[in-house]
This record gives sequence, structure tokens and C-alpha cells, in this order.
Amino acid sequence: MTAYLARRPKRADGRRNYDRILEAAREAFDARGTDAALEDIARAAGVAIGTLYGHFPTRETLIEASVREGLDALRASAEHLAAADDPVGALTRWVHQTVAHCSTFRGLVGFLAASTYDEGTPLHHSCVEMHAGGGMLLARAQGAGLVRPDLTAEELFAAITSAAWARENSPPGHDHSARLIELLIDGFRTGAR
Amino acid sequence: MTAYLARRPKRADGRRNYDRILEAAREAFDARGTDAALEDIARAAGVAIGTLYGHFPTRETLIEASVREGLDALRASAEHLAAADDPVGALTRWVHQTVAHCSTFRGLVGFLAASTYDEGTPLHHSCVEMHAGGGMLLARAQGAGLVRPDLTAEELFAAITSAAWARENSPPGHDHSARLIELLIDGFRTGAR
DNA sequence: ACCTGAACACCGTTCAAGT
DNA sequence: ACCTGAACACCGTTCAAGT
Repeated sequence: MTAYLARRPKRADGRRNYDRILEAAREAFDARGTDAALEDIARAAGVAIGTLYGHFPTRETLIEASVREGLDALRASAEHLAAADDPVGALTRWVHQTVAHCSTFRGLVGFLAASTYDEGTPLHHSCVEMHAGGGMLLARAQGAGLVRPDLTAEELFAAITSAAWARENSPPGHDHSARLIELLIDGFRTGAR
Repeated sequence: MTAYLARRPKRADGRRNYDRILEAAREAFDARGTDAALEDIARAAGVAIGTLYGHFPTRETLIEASVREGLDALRASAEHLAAADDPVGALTRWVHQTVAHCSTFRGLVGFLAASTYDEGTPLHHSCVEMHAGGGMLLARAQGAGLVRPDLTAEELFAAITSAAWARENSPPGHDHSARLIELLIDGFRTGAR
């Protein structure tokens, strides 16, 4: 069953409030993570709390609307990178991009991990898109004999989300997520060991 | 500055309550993660909420007391494994053990990541112990020329916590943390790529 | 079709009164 | 030295009344 997704209203005042809430939400999630107080977001947007709930019935729909465009763009990016002549370089670049997007806000990657295999979830669609984009680049690298053939898109996704978690949760000056990605990609390569 | 740590009281009734709270907390954290309701824990332990706060002034001190023994035992395990003749095998085994302990409860690894570089935190001591244990096994594997000499104990710790997060946050049937560890260790090896 | 804010529920945390 | 539970604060969520 497909989850309810927030829709931008048709009426002018509704659309204005919808946009303001989304802008306030992005700022709040950015500053305080995905468990930012919804009342603060409503106040910053200049609307009553009921208005926020009217547009975004759950916290997850609000998070989803805040990141949808960014995450779905990764699919297009994968298609673009698939044209490169260096399949492992393309995969590596895409993984770095994806990790960055999955750690846009502190807490986001937890929702993504919970959404990947649960259709009834607002973020599920974006997860499927990412999965498909990664699977495409993975298959190309495997087809060229450069990445272990037994590596699955699920495992790639697990690697990406765990690196994104590391990025989200690193204290300043101790973010080793980029290095983690390099080590993982090295582990992906054919003949590694 | 060192953080306050919970201490087992001397008076018999206090000790009894302390133990009961800890037992109830382990069950609650196990079932519902580290953000389980403290009132539920107090009720399950048969004490008033103020009693819980008297022994464990913050949620983190309660979490710390729940996992201290398990985490600190990893140091002894590292020392034991250091005697093995296969340094990479020893490191691999220790990483698997450590990942398992860091994901004892859902939410634990977030506290661990925040505690590693913050002395004023109840779990800091256990993090330092783990860090030291891992550093020892890493140095041995590097000394034998089997692991990249530029890999640091901080990076190893980041790899372990991110794998633990993957383990904590995997839906049933989709836990790829063990594979992630294998891929990472392969990335650690000398001459990988 | 959309907005408002009071009302209720839930839970974290403190503290005065007790033994 | 330790226990109790009422009291307060904060925030999520709903809904009747409004435009």
C-alpha cells in the first residue's frame, strides 16, 4: 500500500503556508535534526500548529517533502555518471553524492533505513530511486569485471547508509565518512583481499 | 572533567532498588531502544520515578550502567586475541564482537559516537577502552605488514560504529552488517585496490 | 478548502515531605 | 541515606469553530 504524501495545495493561501512551513522545516531540521519541535516550525512559518498538521499529517511526510527533490535527483545523477568510461570512478563519485544527501539532516538516514523495505512509508519511493540508481552503476562496474560479482545493490545501500550515519554523527573534526567510503570501495573491487 | 557515574549504594534497600532498576532498564532498552520511557522502567522495577532519578540522574548514566561490563570486557578480549598467530583474523573477530556489543540496544551506538571524543560523558570511559583494544590489534596487524600502515584507530572505530548502526537499524532479513565488516576488513588489507 | 488555537495526553524532571 | 509521588514543564496530536 502506498503511503500518503504531502501535496502542494491549489488555493493561494494554502500554497503560501505550505511553502513557508517547508522552508521553516528545512531550517529547523538542518539546525536541530529530524526531531526538531513541530511547534517551533509552525511558529517560524507564522502559522498555527493545526495548519502544519493539515498539510503534513505526520513528521515523516514533512521530512519527505523537505528532501524529495534532492534524493530523487540522485537517480538522474546516476544515469549521467553511467556514461563515464571509468565505472568504478563513477560509482565512487555517486556514492559520495548519495552519502551527502542521505545525511542532509541529523536523523534522516534512520528514516531512510526504515523506509527502504517498507512500502507504506513516505520516503519509500525515494529509497527505491536511490536503490535503482546505485544498482545501475554497480551492474556496470561488475559488467566491466572491476567489482566483485557477488556484491548486491542491497549491500551497496547498506554501505551508503552506514557511511551517511557516520557523517551525521561525527563530532566536528572527527568525520571519517569519506575515508570509510574509500575503504568500502576498495573492498568492493575484484581481487581485493 | 570526568562525568558522574552511577554507583551501587551501600544500604541494603538502596542496593536492591538499584539492581531492580538496572534489570528493568536492560529489558526496556532491549525491547524499545535507548529512548524507552523512564516511567515505564521505574514502574517495572517497582519503585517511584524519583528513586530512579536518585540512582541515575540522567538517561545516559542508566544506559552506561546497563552496558559497562559488556563493553569493558572487549578490552580483555582484545588482549586475549592479541596472542593469536593470525593478526588479521584476530582483528576481524574482535571487530565482529565489538559491533555486536555496540548494537546491544537500538540507539546505543549514537551515544557511543557522541562519547568517544567528549570526556564529560558517562560512556566516555568505555569508548576509550574499546579504542585502546582496537588500536592494539590494529598495530599488531600493521606490524606484521598485513594492514595498511596509514589506517588509524579513529578510522577503525568509525568503521565499527557505522557497522553497529547498520546492525541496529536493519529491518528483519536485511541485516548486512556482517558483510559490511568483511568488505571493510578487505579494504584495510595491504595492497588492496 | 483551509485556518485557528484551545484541549488533552504523554512523558521528562524536580523537589518538599517523609522514613 | 534513601524513598515517595505530586507538581510543573514541554511537546505531540486532535478537533470544534471559524472564514
